[in-house]
Amino acid sequence: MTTRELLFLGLLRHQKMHGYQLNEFIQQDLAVCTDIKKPTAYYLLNKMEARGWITQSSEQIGNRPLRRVYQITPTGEIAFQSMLRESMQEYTPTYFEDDIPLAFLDELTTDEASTYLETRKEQLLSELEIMQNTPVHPGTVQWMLEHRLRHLQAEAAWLDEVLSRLTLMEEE
Amino acid sequence: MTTRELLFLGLLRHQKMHGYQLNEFIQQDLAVCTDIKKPTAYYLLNKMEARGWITQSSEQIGNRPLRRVYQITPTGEIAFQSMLRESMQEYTPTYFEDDIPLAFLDELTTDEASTYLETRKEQLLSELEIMQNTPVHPGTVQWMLEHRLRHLQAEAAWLDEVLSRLTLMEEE
DNA sequence: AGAAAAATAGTCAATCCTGACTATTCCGGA
DNA sequence: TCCGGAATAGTCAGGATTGACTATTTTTCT
Repeated sequence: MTTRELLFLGLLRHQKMHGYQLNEFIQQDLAVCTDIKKPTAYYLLNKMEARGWITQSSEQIGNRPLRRVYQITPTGEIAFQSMLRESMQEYTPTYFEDDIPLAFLDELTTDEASTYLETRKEQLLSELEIMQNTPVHPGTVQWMLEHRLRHLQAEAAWLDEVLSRLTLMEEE
Repeated sequence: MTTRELLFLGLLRHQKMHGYQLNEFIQQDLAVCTDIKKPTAYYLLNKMEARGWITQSSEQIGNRPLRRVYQITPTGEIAFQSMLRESMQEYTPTYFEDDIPLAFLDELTTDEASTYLETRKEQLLSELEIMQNTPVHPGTVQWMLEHRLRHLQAEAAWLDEVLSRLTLMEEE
């Protein structure tokens, strides 16, 4: 996923940041679109430094432990520009992990299957509700929210279809 | 992704298969829902053998190279049953990699952005067309196709929305 | 003041995944 | 019958990812 690197570069363009700050921001403000774990973040930052896209420097505030501050380089800026343009044009098909169990739906009675899929649907609907009650976000993040919303609605409609066909089979 | 293991178990329940056969089937018939690379397949099969879920035996047909035939064990069957039920109830939220570049849409002129997103849309639409012309598949795979179809339609609608708002901004 | 909880700032070992590679065999056409 | 390409059957080294862990400092509450 090159887009993860794009993300770090994009964030560092506005201001130099330290690791904790980057991780916080990603977990808090970008939870809609990605979930980069802390060790992954450091791994990627190190890789990007090795490549010359960013630099690290040490900083100490008061008695807090030393921390590394990351800063984008001109090379990094060039990389950002080109990756941004490339990835903006791309459509990458997504696989849905939860599709796989459906391949074996026959192994369950329609009754049992319905019960499980209802549980699944409840989780989906509660996700959907959270989304619908999320206040409007600033800037372009709003577009991701709407993306997610549409996606969840499509999921719900599809699950309903599956469930209603299962019910039909049950009645036969 | 535990569902990958579920998939292998589910396939081996019907008949013992060798590695090549498993890989072929996944690439040809299950391309809608997953893309497991060959080395990953062997890796997972070995892991599952170590765990006692499947057994390997060697087989030779004519002069062809020796090959390993995988077969599910009773322990594997139990694992399959429990994983199937668990995963059937689960809804796992999906992240869309292509959302990330949108966070930096401001960095481009609306004109440039539109051009790129139009390219993206074309790719999406050609995917959609392929889906719509795919003949009805047998069994439960059909449900995955419909899932994908709905998802692609939602994507297209969302992209249209983004594009039309961009155009509005351009006119101001 | 003292203790528990939260915030800060990472690291490490292990797991997962895949591009690139190796080899052999079969098959159709010149 | 000889050659090239497709099919067969995997392996290996290396990159990506993360759960669990370590340590210190600040804050809060009593």
